[in-house]
Amino acid sequence: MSDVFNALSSPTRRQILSLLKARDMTAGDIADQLAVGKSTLSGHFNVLKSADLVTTERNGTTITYSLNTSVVEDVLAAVVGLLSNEEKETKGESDAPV
Amino acid sequence: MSDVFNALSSPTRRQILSLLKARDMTAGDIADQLAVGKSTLSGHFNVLKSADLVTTERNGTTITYSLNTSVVEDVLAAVVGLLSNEEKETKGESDAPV
DNA sequence: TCCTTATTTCGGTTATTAGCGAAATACAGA
DNA sequence: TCTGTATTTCGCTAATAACCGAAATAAGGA
Repeated sequence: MSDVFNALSSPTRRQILSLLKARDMTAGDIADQLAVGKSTLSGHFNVLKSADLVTTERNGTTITYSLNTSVVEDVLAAVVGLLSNEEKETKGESDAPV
Repeated sequence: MSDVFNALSSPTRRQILSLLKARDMTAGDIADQLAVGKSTLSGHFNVLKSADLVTTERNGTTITYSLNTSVVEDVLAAVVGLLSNEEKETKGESDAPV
């Protein structure tokens, strides 16, 4: 879950997810919409993939990214958990520097 | 909103919020439950306060922390936004290097 | 005023990451 | 095989943050 919240903590990555909410897009499509270099975007894609927030499919030379709504739903559940009075989370996991 | 997701990206801070979900606690109470130094925790408190996820009240020498559920609800809305098909967010804001 | 308790600030170390451009890789088509 | 397009990897720099212990601050009570 840390990975997911960390992925969501970047405005650029939230923008990517917002774009993908509307429709699946290739890396190039997304790069055309955002003001960061393609290599930088590639790094953001890796973060989003590690958090399982997006899925990918290669078609020829292009790679299409899609929003993974089931993981977004998991985030939702985690946040709702903070509002309800059940029990805990975060065991075993510990902070990495920054 | 970046501040909020960033605050939530740390397991230690999510643990603090989970503790506060059950009841208001002083910094010392929280320190007794977690395996990090008090100075480190103080840093985490600042992050949570900046994100407006907690509120504080001083009583004598102790400071009591409380969960700010209204901001948690804002997070909820932001995540729900990723699942619905309305429009965008993140304008003006840009990534700081980590 | 002095002492004790609670909490934060400071100084330092180490690890992580956003960003860039250039080079490398992957694939399709001629 | 060679070429062109799409995307990622690499090397780098600068900024941020988690952590610790020690020192500083805040407040109350003797």
